[in-house]
Amino acid sequence: MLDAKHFREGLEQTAEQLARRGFSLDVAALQALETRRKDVQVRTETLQSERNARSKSIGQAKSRGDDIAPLLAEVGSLGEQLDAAKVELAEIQEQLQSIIAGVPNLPHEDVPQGADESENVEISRFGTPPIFSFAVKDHVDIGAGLNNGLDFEMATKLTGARFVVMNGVVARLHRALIQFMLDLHTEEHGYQETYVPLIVNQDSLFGTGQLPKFGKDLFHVEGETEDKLSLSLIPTSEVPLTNIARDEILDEEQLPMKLTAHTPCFRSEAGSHGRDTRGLIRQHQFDKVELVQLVKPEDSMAALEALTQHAETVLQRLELPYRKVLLCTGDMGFGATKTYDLEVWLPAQDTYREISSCSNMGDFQARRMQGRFRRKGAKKPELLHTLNGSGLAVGRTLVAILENYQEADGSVRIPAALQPYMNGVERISPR
RNA sequence: GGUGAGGUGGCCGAGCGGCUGAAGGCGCUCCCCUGCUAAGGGAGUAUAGGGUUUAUAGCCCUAUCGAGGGUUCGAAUCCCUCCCUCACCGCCA
Repeated sequence: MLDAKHFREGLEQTAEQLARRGFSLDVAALQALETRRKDVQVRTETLQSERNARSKSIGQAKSRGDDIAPLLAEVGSLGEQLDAAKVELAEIQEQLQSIIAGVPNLPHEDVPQGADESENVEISRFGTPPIFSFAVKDHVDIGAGLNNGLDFEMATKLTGARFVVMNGVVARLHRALIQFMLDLHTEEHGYQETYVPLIVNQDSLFGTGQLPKFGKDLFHVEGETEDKLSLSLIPTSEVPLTNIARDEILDEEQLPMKLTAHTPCFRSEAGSHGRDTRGLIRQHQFDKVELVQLVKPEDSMAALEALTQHAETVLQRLELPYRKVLLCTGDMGFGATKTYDLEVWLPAQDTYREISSCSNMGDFQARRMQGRFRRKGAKKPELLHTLNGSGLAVGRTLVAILENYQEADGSVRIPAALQPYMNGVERISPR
């Protein structure tokens, strides 16, 4: 959520900046609403003030033993006027709020202008795509060949499309990846390991920006209290991790707060685009190791570089070829002010595919969730800056390993960094 | 799931329907006094929104005593619903 100032003063500039990312702000409607808001709010508060004063004098008269009947008569229609004004104000503010809550973050000045992913800017590459002397298989076939290591049919029976059952050594490899990532981030990058709920409430989802606009991407849980406190499965652990700061005022010394968690993630819309219908790339349920940082505003841009590097380190240690891309304005997420994507090489697709997305959200989420901190000696708390990134998406990492390390006989080599997590095994093979 | 108690400012803790944004204490900040790291005295110490303004300074107004409704001229105080916490019992990984 943007600072309300952006909608009061400098509305035109705000609209221009938003236009950079393809969002058109209805300036005229906002201006009209804002004018009414000011008018009605002043009127409401004046009436309120008036009534407070009258009520007070009634109280005083009563305690003196005076007759309060004339004073009561004087109050007359004040109450009704006030009620009407309050209703009107509430309506206006609701309208304003619903517009403002749906406005995305302003892109950082570093972010290149562009309409869609074709205009993202490649920053760097690591490693070189392997050359194979045989016809490469995709991860679905490789996984199936590893003693039915990936079983999509079974998952379809159990649940439906876009889920998977992993068996044996492939399930083990999946688990090893998680352990490896968590150890790296906690032991070398200074993150605190965190275990969080996989079901969150609507306040949390509003805080990180999934609501009100993207509710259809979520799986909602039917709770015992169906109306007020509905709950949803997390689409990413960014939601619970970042909302740890919601309605808190942290001490300056607690910052930066760096958290990591492994969780499954659940996404409802993941299947409806007709893309990546085969394999693990786009599932309703997938595991992810998430990195979240809560920092002081002046530190957030440097923190984005560091956090992205932390995610890159995973790929480097696994010796997977990847490239780093700076997203253009048109391809960024709702709350992001600047985002790097890491794309890993997938031989079977002969292309780089997203495996991590690292974003600086600025104060956008912090304002929504009132996540703040207080500087030493300062009186006023300030909004935090929040960042998050995948470190990494586990399913896609598994895909990358199966495909990049495949051998002609259907076996798969295990990268050295991962071997300690695989009981020293150097390769996995069909039995 | 059952029974009982309770949710007030950074913390503890008062609060007859009006003079309580909220006593008192602790903590914290500043000042004074004091010959020894102690004690004492004084002042200050919530957040959000709005108006005015060159101003994140002042000043004025409004809101907030778990949340939301209601009664009333007026609610921290009365009524209803919900959420949460604690204790004991039951159940359970």
